[in-house]
Amino acid sequence: MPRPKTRIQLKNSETILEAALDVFSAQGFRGATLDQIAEVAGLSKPNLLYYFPSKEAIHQALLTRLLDTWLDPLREMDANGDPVTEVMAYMRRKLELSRDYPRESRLFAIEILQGAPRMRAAIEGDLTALVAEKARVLTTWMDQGRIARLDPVHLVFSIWALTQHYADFDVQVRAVLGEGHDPYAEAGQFLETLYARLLAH
Amino acid sequence: MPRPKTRIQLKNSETILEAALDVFSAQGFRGATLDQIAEVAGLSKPNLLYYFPSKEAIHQALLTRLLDTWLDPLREMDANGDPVTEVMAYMRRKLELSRDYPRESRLFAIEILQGAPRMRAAIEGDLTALVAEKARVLTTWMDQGRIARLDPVHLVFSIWALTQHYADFDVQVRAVLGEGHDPYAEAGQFLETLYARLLAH
DNA sequence: GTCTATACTCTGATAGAC
DNA sequence: GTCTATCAGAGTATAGAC
Repeated sequence: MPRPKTRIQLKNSETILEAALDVFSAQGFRGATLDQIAEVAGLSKPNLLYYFPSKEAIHQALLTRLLDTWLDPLREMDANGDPVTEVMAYMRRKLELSRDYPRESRLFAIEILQGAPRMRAAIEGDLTALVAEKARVLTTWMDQGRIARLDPVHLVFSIWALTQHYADFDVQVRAVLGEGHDPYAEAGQFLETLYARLLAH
Repeated sequence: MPRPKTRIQLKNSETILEAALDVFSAQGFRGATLDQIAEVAGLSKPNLLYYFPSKEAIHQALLTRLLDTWLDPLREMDANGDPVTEVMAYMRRKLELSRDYPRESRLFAIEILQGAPRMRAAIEGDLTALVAEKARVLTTWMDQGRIARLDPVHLVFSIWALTQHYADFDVQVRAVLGEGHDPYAEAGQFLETLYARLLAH
């Protein structure tokens, strides 16, 4: 497989990854087939395997770029900003990620659900380190009495759980809400209230 | 396939479903193989198919019994009880379900994540109806000024999201917390505080 | 009721022409 | 670089002996 160099190679690699995201996020790794990905991508199956050495490699490429996107909103939480504003803004960014990148959210969720067989290292490394760093920031804010005292790590978990729910359980959310609802708009309202009450004291 | 009648048939059916829960919840439907299930169950592959007509049927049997278990904690929320106590108790029961039945939680999550291909009807029927009923109860409590006014459906979503997170993202939770933590005990504490603040006014 | 052997399909990957 | 054809292995399901 050639490292993407020319414009055409880059473009085809992108097309494949885009199609693969579609299929993997909907069916999981085992459920997805190269035939499906090839069809969505509008390429032949052997042509897929000209750009990537294996199905495994396509999946891996998706996961690698995923984690960074996923952690960016937390990275941006600024120790020098106003505590409540910063936590709220983080929640907002994470909710927008769910709204704008639901396929990525589901790909991530499926991976973790199945025990993170292809992401263990990243979870135990980068992700854990970042949460530890931000937990220290939150603890400082709590020590200064600027937000209510809470377990900082579980506070982060709560933001993950509440925002990702709307992407990962989309089918259920829409079924329960019925017609004429904008799940993410309503979630934004609800979570704003929730964290306002939780962080105040 | 015989409808389970004798004691042996019932016992073997149970053994198969137990093994299937193990494998399906860890690998998803496509990822699971009859070989794996047979091995966990300690039976031969054709013997599995003597008790159930197909892999599909085993999976279906699991899902059917699952939804009831899953909705029971919400069913028990009593319109005549004390509002804050009832919501708290519901959250507790749901968290205990995550702690005691993580495989069921993951089986459910995988199904919904993939668009609920084998559960759509139940989601749109029983589940939606139950949530609608309990949302009315919550709204009444809010009208009476006994809990803070919030979107009742999103309040239910929040309980689902926050409790299921600990089962579904178990690997991530444990990686981030590190050694020497009891995720569910800490979650219980955290969620108690969260809902106390959210529901009060 | 349970097993061994096997039929048949699907799917990931390769060969080789163009 | 892309395609057609095809192989090899995995996996669901069945046949039939015991």
